[in-house]
Amino acid sequence: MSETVKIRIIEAAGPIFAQKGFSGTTVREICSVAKVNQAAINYYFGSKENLYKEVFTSTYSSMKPWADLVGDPEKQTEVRSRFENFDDFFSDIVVRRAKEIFATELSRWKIQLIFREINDPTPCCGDRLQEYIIRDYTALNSLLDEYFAPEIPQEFRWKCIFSIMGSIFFYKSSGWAVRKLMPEDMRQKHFSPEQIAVFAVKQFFTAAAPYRRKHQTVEK
Amino acid sequence: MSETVKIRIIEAAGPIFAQKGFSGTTVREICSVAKVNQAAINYYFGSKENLYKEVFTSTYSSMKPWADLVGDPEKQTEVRSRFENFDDFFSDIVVRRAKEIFATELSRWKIQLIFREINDPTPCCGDRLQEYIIRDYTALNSLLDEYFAPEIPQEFRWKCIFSIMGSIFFYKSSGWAVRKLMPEDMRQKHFSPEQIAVFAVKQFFTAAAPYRRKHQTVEK
DNA sequence: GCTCGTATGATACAATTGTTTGGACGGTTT
DNA sequence: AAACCGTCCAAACAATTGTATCATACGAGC
Repeated sequence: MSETVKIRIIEAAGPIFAQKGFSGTTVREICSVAKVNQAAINYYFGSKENLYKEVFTSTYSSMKPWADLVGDPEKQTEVRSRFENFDDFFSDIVVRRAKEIFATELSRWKIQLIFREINDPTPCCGDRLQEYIIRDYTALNSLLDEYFAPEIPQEFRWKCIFSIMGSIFFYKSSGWAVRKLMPEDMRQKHFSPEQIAVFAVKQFFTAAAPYRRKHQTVEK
Repeated sequence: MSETVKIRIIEAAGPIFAQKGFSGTTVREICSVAKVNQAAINYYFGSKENLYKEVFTSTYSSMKPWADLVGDPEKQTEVRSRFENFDDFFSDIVVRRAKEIFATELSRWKIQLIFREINDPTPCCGDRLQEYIIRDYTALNSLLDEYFAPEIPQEFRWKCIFSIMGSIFFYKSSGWAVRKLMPEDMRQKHFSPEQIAVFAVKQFFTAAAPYRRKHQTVEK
């Protein structure tokens, strides 16, 4: 019955998997941190791989997808009521995502784990990550329907999205390089998650301005 | 004496390390592919880790750094003589780097190995990668001296550089997602390495235009 | 109070890991 | 020809891995 052991294992395994990857972590270390017996993992999860799968699933499903940030098409107005125009709304979404990615809180390992899977997908979790990512990016793309004129081709929108995401992802993956390239105070002053996101969005707006809808369909 | 064994090991180890990572590859597999005895690795390199270090070092030192693409400040004219303005020259550099990153040739594993180290640095090779990357990015930054007006602060230049690189890196790391998000023919038609690079550069030029030098110092 | 099924624990297991060993081979030197 | 060297091999090594085993402890239900 005692779910506490199962939970303790998951909570211990998450950060370790995130830091060392699947093949880099040992069940012994997990059990040691979780203060449970060696056999507990196989007893509750069947195998190390199953544990990883469960950890990853519960991790990414705890993250708020963009689909939620964007909101349902029907009740968009309610989600967006706080913003008076599309630009502010879009900007806010990206900033929030950036802040999430660079979170320094306890949930930091969650992002690490997901990025590990993005950069080097595990065969057992690749599918789950895929559907998650696809849903996410598709939501963002359809949001841009409002921004772009109808005749603007899809590939252009994707390029814009990937450019924004790429900019943010870069600081995540190559953050150590950024740290080495400039004095620490410059980084602290000008490269906060929010500033990074705002820069990316601004660049997007200036570059994409010529392709904007003539008549805004956003009723406030 | 016989260097052929040593070389065969390095050549076999490269692609395997690139694909499976350090902890994911076994010395047995390397020896099997290289068709040498188990003991050969320890005989010639001392340890698996030393082998990895040597493989990585020889890999990244075989890649042309940006410093070379940019050219020495003195003989820049010669390197750049083929281009009539800065924009074309800069664009060409980025495109060439993008093509290198997405190379499908035999050297594909080299990029894989380097990206693996970028995303998840190994303690034993982190330093080498660092100095390499720093040299690389610094060269690109100093190239932009010609473009930007002197009063434009460094952090802005860095943001521009990271934006360009991030866009390109994104397709490398999340390429599998890109593949799932759109029909294959759209990807093939609009997302070649060159097109990706050109888009990033163009976005840069439009966004950075207001901060451009008034008087071009580039003597043709 | 006894029983039965679940939960936990210490330990063993088989497989795989990187590394080491001792000797055989082949060519060069003395 | 004998001694010697670097090279290479088959096998073994110790350590670590994920997993399985078996016994015990616990607790609810009859």
